[in-house]
Amino acid sequence: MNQQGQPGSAIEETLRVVGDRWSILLVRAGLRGIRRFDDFCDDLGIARPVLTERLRRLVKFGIFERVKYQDKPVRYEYRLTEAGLALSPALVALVRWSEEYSQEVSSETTLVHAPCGTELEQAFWCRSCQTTFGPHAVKGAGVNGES
Amino acid sequence: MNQQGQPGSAIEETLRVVGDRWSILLVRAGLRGIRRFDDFCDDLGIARPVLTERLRRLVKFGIFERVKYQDKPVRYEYRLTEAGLALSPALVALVRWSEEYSQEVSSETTLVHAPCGTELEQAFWCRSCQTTFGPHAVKGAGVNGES
DNA sequence: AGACTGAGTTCGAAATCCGAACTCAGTAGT
DNA sequence: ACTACTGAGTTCGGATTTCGAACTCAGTCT
Repeated sequence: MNQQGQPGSAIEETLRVVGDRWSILLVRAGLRGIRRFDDFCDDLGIARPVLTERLRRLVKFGIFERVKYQDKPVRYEYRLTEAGLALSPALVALVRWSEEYSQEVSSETTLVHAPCGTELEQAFWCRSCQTTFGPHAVKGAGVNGES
Repeated sequence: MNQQGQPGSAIEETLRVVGDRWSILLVRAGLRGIRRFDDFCDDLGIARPVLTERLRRLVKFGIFERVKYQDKPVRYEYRLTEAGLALSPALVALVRWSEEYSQEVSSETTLVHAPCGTELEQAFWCRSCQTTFGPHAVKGAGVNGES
């Protein structure tokens, strides 16, 4: 995909899978407990053929799995895999960003720390320093260079 | 966009802006210090008309700003705004996910805590409990319900 | 004059997206 | 037995996006 800079870094492939208007929303719906084709369809307002294609792709990349949940008329549903669940930090980061910067009136929302109900913040965690820190202290090949 | 569930929650609007194969990559490029049209173009391998349209959209939503950096032949460049910078947690979450779950051989990359060089983890942080915690302890309207 | 730079536009072809209607197997009601 | 309904898709044609390649336009460099 890109001709010189990074060698088609992993994130590019990831964005080719998850980087569209629907995939992340599908994961979010999955986290909310939605599993059936028609329910995804109704909840998101996504066109059926697009849903078919998206789910197929997400299954192929291990984010959802297609599970038979009934035999008589054979019926399948879609469940998040471990990998799919592991997308939740990204999802949460986007939700947080939306709350803070999106023009749209967010109103409701807010994600909280379940035990205590406090609105959560997102941070990076350094195991060896035992500290949390913000994006400015992040360094690495994948993200910043000079800036 | 969606007819019943959540009221067109902010994240849907956000994904309509940032949810495509390029926008996140543009933010990442911005974080790496890229600012000029042609450089974005070369670095990402994005088609020029698409880049034009994307940058315009990202400017409109306050993620980049278009700054004149030279007068004689008038030239503009694109810089991340505060809001754009604030997308980095989401970006980092995606990079992390990519490293862990993408089929692609990632090799390089790895993001580290700048001061000490330790590979970072991402966590949520509760100000009032003074603890970090993982996605399972997150609760809230935007993300999970029953599951 | 001729070549180059940087930020775009214009072009037509190819791929995606969309809503609405249809399929297909089985179940439920009358 | 006939009809209606459910759930997971597929098929259709039309509208929108995407693409690469080539072009523009102002100004600079040699």
